[in-house]
Amino acid sequence: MDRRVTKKGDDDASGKERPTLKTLAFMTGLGVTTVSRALKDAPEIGAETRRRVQLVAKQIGYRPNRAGVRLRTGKTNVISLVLNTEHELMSFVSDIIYGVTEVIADTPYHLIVTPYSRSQDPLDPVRYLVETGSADGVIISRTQPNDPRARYMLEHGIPFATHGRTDMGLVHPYHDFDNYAFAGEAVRYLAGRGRNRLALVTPPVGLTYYGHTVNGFADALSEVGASEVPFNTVSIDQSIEQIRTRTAQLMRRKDRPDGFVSSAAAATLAIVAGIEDAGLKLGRDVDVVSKQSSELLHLFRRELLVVNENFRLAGSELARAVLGWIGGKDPGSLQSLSTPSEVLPYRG
Amino acid sequence: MDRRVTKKGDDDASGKERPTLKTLAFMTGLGVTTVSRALKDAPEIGAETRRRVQLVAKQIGYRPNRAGVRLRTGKTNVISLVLNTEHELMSFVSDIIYGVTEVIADTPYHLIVTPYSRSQDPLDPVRYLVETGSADGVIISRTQPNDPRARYMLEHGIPFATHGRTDMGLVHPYHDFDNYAFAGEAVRYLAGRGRNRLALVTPPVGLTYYGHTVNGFADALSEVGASEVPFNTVSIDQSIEQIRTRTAQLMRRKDRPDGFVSSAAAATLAIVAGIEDAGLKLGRDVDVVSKQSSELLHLFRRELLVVNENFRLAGSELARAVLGWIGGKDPGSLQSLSTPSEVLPYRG
DNA sequence: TTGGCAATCTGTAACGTTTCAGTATATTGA
DNA sequence: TCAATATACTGAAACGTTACAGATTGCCAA
Repeated sequence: MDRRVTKKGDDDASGKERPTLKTLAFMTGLGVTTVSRALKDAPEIGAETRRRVQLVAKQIGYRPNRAGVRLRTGKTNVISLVLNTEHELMSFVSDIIYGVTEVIADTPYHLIVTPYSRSQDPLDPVRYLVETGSADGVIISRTQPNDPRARYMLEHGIPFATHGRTDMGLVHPYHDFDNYAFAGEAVRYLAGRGRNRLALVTPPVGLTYYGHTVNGFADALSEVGASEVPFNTVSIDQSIEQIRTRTAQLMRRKDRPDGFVSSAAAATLAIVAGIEDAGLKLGRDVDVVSKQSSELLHLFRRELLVVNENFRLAGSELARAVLGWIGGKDPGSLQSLSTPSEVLPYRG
Repeated sequence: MDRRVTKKGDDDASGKERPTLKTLAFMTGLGVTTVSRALKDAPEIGAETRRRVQLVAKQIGYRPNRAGVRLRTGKTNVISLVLNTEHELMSFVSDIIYGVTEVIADTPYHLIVTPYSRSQDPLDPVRYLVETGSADGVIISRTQPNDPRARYMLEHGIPFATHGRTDMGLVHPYHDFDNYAFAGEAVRYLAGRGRNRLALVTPPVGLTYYGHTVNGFADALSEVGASEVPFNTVSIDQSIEQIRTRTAQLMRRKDRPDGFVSSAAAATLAIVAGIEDAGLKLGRDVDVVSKQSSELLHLFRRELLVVNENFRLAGSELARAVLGWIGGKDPGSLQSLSTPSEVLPYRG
């Protein structure tokens, strides 16, 4: 009875509790509304009041309560990165995360990682995010020409960016590496070294950049007059062991290739192992051009020819794109394509 | 005037809006409070009512609003993984994230990644998380014997787990790989192959497992009667180039080692490159035992001797530990140590 | 003097949830 | 039979924020 309980109205500047708008209002002698507006530079607040409020806010280290903002406005200040837990490249995960965090570092945004596994429909995590309103923006990878996730997000009006392009006649932000150019450069480089029977280690079938890579490869082949040694049983998201044994089989055949173009560093390790399993020597019997995202391949074999793909940059670009869309920019203006470096031989 | 604005009370089952407790209350004819309690199996709700509410909730796909819960209770349902954007191993980032997400997949928890860079105090991100109440639990890596972050979080009562142990006489959950055992096994294995002048490529100086590794190395050296070739200028978070050139320098000396123990796969690549730069041959002139977290080293050089460290497991254990602490378990009971595999030579 | 208007500021309600303090009804003990 | 008590439910308040609809003041034109 008559127990003193914490009641509305007793606002102490005593210290230990996190400051809220109410705290600021009490300290400045203003109303909560005024403080709120002063902090976001609303026009109807007097210049001096604005400065005063912002000063006090900085002094006591006021930080808006995310839950309050989110509940009231629906804005989560969260970007979600949707990742496949089985098929993403290790370096991709690490670099893209750092790229994203670099960009959102001086914004109120947090990055959440939303995983999905082989057994799930890739649409699941996206649907979850949209249905629960868990993010203001989404980044997806492993993009397909006809991508249900992109379609779904467009329909539901949530900003997103894709790593890789789609081909549905729909406009959305993306960042992509120019794999058409990569494959072409690789073929031309190999042709320049006299290689003319080339095999392609493709990206995962079904992803958009599979098509880009295959086309770049084919177009350059006919341009330089080289021929393709079919190697369709292999793609980069197979296991190291599979790639290795199939490469070894291929290299034991009479009509073996004298050059490889590989879309990923991990696969390249397996390719080289397979080549050597067959008793052949890299650089003498066969040349390999490979994409890589870190500087490791030249430590592995100096004879390798590499093209660098910068996933950290991809992460930054994707983050910038999503934030841009959230901020109201035209999605069509938030698309970027990264041009491959030249093919780089080892230099001590 | 008299404009009809959306008002309290008009609750439509019309469809497009996300269902809330109010929606459920309306549909079941119960009060919001009752619905809330029924959903969390509170004791004072009748068995049938409970079932009815839960059924309807499932039917219409009710999901509690995170912002509502968070605002009211302070519970964020967020775990934060704090990562250094420059020094973490690539494979570490990727695997630990997947390990964590695996465990939190069937919980309401989200994973946020909180980065910090070389230039920042490692305490900064942790302080941020605590001050803004952005997470219910935190996972940190690069743990030090006297770790200010762990101390800070203990003082502020936020549950956390560390990858690696501390040595401050304070109890908290951790997961660690037994690097003392690893270094010891490595030395014994090398000794078994007749190697007796060994160099250690250490973890970053200052981290707890630096000490564990160094001690395991030293103790096993004296146990087997081998000697150490000092290689203190190198640790695994140096650049590939630095490690490589310093290794080459070392290997050109008369008193060069005939065995290496390396704490990380990336460093091992550089070590091998350095060895070969000096004109020596792996397996003949020198043996290298290395930790690795993916199966790549044997593709790189068959002569390498490897010990596997499972970062995905680490992620899972750390997540389990944090959730356990959040759930009220005794932090002292949430510590785990992972025992290294034996040293594995290549087997075709 | 008055009405109008711009410039500043303010109280209230609402976002969705949980907790507190009840209320209503049925059940029990004596 | 009556009070005590258990059972099952409920409304109101509060978490921190922003949007809405005022309120107050001062100034200027008529």
